[in-house]
Amino acid sequence: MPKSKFETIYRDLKQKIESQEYLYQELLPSENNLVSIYDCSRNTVRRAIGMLAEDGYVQSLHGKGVRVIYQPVAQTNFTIGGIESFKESAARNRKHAFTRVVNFTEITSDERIFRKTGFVPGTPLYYVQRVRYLNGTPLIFDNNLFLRTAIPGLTREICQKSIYDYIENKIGMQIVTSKRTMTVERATPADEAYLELKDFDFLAVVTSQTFNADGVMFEYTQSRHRPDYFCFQDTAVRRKPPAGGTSQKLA
Amino acid sequence: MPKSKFETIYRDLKQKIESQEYLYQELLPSENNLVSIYDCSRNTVRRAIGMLAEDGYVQSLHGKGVRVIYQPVAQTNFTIGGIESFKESAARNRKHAFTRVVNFTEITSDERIFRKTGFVPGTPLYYVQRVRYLNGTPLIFDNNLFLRTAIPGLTREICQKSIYDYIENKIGMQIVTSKRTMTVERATPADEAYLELKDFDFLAVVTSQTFNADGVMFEYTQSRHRPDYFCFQDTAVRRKPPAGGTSQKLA
DNA sequence: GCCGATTTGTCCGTATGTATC
DNA sequence: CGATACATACGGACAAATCGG
Repeated sequence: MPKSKFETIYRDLKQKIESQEYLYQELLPSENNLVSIYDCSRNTVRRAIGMLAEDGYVQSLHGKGVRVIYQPVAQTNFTIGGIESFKESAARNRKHAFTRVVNFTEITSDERIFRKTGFVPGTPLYYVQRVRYLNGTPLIFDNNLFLRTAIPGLTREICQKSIYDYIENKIGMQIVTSKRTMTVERATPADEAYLELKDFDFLAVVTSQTFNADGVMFEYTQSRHRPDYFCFQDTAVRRKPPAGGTSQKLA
Repeated sequence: MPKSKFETIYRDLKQKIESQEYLYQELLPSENNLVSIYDCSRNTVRRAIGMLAEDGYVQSLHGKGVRVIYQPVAQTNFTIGGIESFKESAARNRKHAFTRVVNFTEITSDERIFRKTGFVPGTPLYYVQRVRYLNGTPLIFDNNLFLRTAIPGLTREICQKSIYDYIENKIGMQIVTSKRTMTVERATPADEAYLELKDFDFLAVVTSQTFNADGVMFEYTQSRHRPDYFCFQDTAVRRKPPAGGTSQKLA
């Protein structure tokens, strides 16, 4: 359970919106009412509301109220986003997740790796390649580089289960920020070997740099997704244009 | 120019980070120092810092300080994300943007459109199809549906220039939230007709619902991108797992 | 290991401004 | 106009993490 008040409120409101206790296009109780409901300060409810707005669940209307803009969606594909992991998506879709480790080696960063990943030359790394299966179908070909000094004692067996479990629960390191880039690329022979691509000759590729609680990048990953099961979700909140400009988003 | 203090501080810090006045892995001045620097309350600097953290520019370290994790990147492709529009990307890359309107009609939503977009049957819509060129090369095939009641007086000519300019500066409507989904799809005959796909037979597809300041969805858009110029950027900040679960992101 | 200084995290109460109705 | 509701900003209090002596 969350220790902080704002998070408790955030989760409670989120759950109530997801269960449609508050309906799409409806207004939430006013901030002052929420203050009474949750017995807290206005700052605290505003913080929770701000987080819901970032999630694309609500939108504040100056002088009117806070409108619910969450709509339940029918999940067809395998969705990723800022919220879920491979295992969680599998669980939500009531499907079975399995991981096969096809490479586990220790390497050292060089100039070429540095330019691509940001790991300075000479940095000791783990190089892990894994194939992710959902209900027996290979969907993702993961290529990871991990900072060896940040993840002592990593083994092939741990990679086969869950590296993040190990990192968070065994080592006690916290994962904080992940910067991602998505592109579309042609399939390589390795992709074809590990994923059942049928007649697909292209992939969705997610490249990410991940930082721990010390602000140190400890992971560089390229995830190569079978295109027919790939679905990335995102919510963007507009900020005012930087003066003199025209519009700012998806013009 | 921004009227609010937190936004002024946010922009100033952001600019200083981008210009590497504050370097990668360095700590910002402490919050109390920033309070002195900007002559404001701690809440206000914390708000600015929080926004920078969402942007993936900094990361707060409890008891230590705020670390810069921004790294300048070499822009190769045409990048999109929560920040830029087609026109702005073009400007940043010093390239020329051009739009060709290939369809401009008025339609009414029906059951099929409703299921796909969320516009309830009977809703009057504009149906706009446009091809976006960068330096003379067709890169994006845009399919828009706009709520007619929200955008009175839309014409083909306006679509050829910038609909968002019209919406924001002529009508005075504010764009607030955009929910997006990204997938990879096979090219259709229309795609091949409008984009110079060479031997590509697939596309990156971004589907978005956009809400105005009244919390009303006024736009549903499907943007079909030529794969070789497509690059989507994103930063995710981790939140604590929902209790009982294992890990949460990209496990 | 303890203690104190520094720094970030959470929370509160209040005041004022602005938009809506 | 007044009442309501969100937006910005301030100042203060205490907790928790870090670091140096």
